[in-house]
Amino acid sequence: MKTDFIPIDYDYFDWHGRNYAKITGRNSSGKRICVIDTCPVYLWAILKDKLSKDKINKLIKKIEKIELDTKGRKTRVEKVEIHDKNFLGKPVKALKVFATNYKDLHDVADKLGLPEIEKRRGYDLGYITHYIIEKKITPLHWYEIEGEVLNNSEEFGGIDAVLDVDLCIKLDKVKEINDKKFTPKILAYDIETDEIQIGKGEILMISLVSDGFKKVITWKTAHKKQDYVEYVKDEAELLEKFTEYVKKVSPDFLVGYFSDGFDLPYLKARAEKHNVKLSLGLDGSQPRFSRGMSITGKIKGIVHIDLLKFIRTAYAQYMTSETLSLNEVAKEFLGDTKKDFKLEHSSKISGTDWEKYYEYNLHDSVLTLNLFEKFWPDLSEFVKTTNEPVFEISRAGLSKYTESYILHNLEKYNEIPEKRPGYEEISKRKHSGGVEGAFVLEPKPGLYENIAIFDFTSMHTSIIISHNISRSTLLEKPSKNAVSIKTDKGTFYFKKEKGFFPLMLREIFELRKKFKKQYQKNPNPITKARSNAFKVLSASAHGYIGFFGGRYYSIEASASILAFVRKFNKETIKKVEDSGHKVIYADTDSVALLMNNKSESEIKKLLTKLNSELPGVMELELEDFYKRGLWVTTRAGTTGAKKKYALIDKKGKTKIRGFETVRRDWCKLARDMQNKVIRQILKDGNEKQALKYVKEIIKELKERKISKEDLVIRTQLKKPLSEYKATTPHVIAARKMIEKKIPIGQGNLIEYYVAETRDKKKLVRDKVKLLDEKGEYNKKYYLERQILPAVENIFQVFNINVQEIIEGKKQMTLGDF
DNA sequence: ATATACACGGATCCCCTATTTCC
DNA sequence: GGAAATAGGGGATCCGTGTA
Repeated sequence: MKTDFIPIDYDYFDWHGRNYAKITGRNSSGKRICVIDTCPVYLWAILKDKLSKDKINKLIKKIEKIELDTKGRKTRVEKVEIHDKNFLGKPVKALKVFATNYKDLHDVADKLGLPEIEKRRGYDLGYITHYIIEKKITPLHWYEIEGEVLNNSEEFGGIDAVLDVDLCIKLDKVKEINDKKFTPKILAYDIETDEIQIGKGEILMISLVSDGFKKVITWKTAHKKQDYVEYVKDEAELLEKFTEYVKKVSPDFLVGYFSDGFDLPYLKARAEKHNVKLSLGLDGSQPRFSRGMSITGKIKGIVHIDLLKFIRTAYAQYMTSETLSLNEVAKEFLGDTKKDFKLEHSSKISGTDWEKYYEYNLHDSVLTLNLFEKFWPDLSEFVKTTNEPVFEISRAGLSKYTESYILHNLEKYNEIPEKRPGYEEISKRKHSGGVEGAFVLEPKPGLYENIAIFDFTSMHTSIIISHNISRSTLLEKPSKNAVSIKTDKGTFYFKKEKGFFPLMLREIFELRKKFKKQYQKNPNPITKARSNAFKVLSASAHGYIGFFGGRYYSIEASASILAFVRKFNKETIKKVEDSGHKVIYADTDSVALLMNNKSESEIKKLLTKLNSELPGVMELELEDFYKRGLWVTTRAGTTGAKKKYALIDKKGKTKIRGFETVRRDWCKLARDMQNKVIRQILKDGNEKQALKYVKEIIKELKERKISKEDLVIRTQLKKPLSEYKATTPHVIAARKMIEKKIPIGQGNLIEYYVAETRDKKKLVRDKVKLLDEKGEYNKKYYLERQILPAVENIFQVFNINVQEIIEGKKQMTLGDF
């Protein structure tokens, strides 16, 4: 049997003591295929230097005899080969020790603690990663496969009989073919319950949405019949019906929003309660959950995606949404929002409200489906770039992206993989203290005209490439023929000879440039996603090196990269000043300078000159020209504030950084007001008009004309309530919510306002009230702690003291004495 | 455990001293 | 008059949220 095939989900099983990969995917006619295949498993034993041939041969003989009987499974070393390999860039002689079962490699490694062996590596990748590296059957690429179709076969314990697929093939031959379009089958789902706590309440309804399919299953009733609503008799039947529909639609991806943490575990808990089997897996198995901090729900053969997790790692940093709630994310990416519906306990819902509830439930799945379709190119490109399965990538962090790319590309450099750090190593790394970071130039507050901003393209990455910095190129001793750099952790030296990590990064860097060009030439979601995947990968390299959990962590490399970052930023500042331009601000990789009376082309010439003096792939580019820019003092008023400025370009577009207006923990009134003030000042430099506006707002505030909505302060609960050492206003608000039985916890955004209180209470937290609590807003607080701080230092630039201007304020301070 | 450091600014915490209150 | 309570000043610390 021969067919084309695209691998989507990877799993593995044991049969007669050996590991087999079980890959689920499709062919181009949409048939669902399961491929069964195997690969040799082995680990590397790196030999000590200068071992005689005789000694090596004796060692091989000894290792070949290793047999284990652990965990009721017999494993033995099957074969030992000797290879010339590299480990951390150093040529080594290494033994490739083949064994029967991947899971026993750890125990085999334990047996190899011999005096002739320096290190043991390559046994901690996980079978699936190992298999993909070994067989190069990578996710979401097309293959032409050939093999025996298993049909009621006894082989592998009759696996084909239990699997709900069109074809089950034992792989014989495989060939990569040109990529073609693949449209996955997606099923989005969402549940509604009475209680938020997992399994505590009943599941009232479940919505399911796929291409040309929409359904709300419920056991509650309504008067009017909606064609997509299907009634069942009780919750148990609802669960059965859900399973039935998932089977019927037979999706590649079952997608939810926060479904790892809510929907799927809830379904499982309720199914257990009713003794209903939630047989969602293609082999009839139930969803399984990982243990640990963040639970993940896995379904065999179907990739369960929690879209929230993917958005959080891959997109959150570029988003304008202040929370990652389905509503806000959908609004930002789809221009669509959740249906208006006030969630209430089901006992309080009656008649037509149920219909609205169904519609609301259905629409959540619609949004989830649309979002998945929107993000599918991105997810898909991350998968293709890292070669790890969709399930893993959809839940991975940035370090996993980088590390996967490294592991799947080591072979080109003949490298043996480094091991994952153990618990002790991690705590050692965590306690080694931080490294000195980037340099930020203190700005001189003021309103400036005609500004140019230069910045380094992918600064950290280009430094790593250009100076060959990595764990494997770090030299133990000073050397004349080396790159040297003085850091806060000492002076470090790096080999001139290119190391695999910088080389690999260079490849990523070049591909990023190439894909960016491709995208610009042919903009579409796929070229955009590819360009973005490489952008993220390229940008995360330095973070990965400094991440304590990374295999290729190096504090020396990290400190060196940052020392170079400081050096190049400071040098650029000096060179720009030497050319006669005043530098107003600089942060890490950027320099803002006054153009004086120079034309844009003259500034560009300066840039070209600066570029000619940069090493390697390092590049300084023009970020943009700006008409005006505003820098202010810190609240203390003594120094210029860093990481806080506002710019306006020639087209009148503003760029505001760090100001309260971009911070979600300030009330809307203060944010909006500051935004308007900044815009007005930048647009025509008219601070008088802006001041007039501020006075109006203050008047409204004093007359209590401001809506409470505009005064809400939102703060996230970053950890469990019990872990707070300080009792902050948002902790108080959170406690109040819990008292009111509103289920909140870590990660929730807490909303409150500051109210007037009868007795004179000093602390803000004593004035905190929830939105639905009766009370009037505290005029003094909003005036002095929100409005004034937001604009005070802006007007200070024009020598206007807002505080004095505000009516009554001056008298009050005088009256205090 | 789930990329890094730098930075701002509000609010509380905590120690100290001065003042007020209590007996 | 002296001890205890209270107020408030100011630096340290906690905390959340930005920029790069």
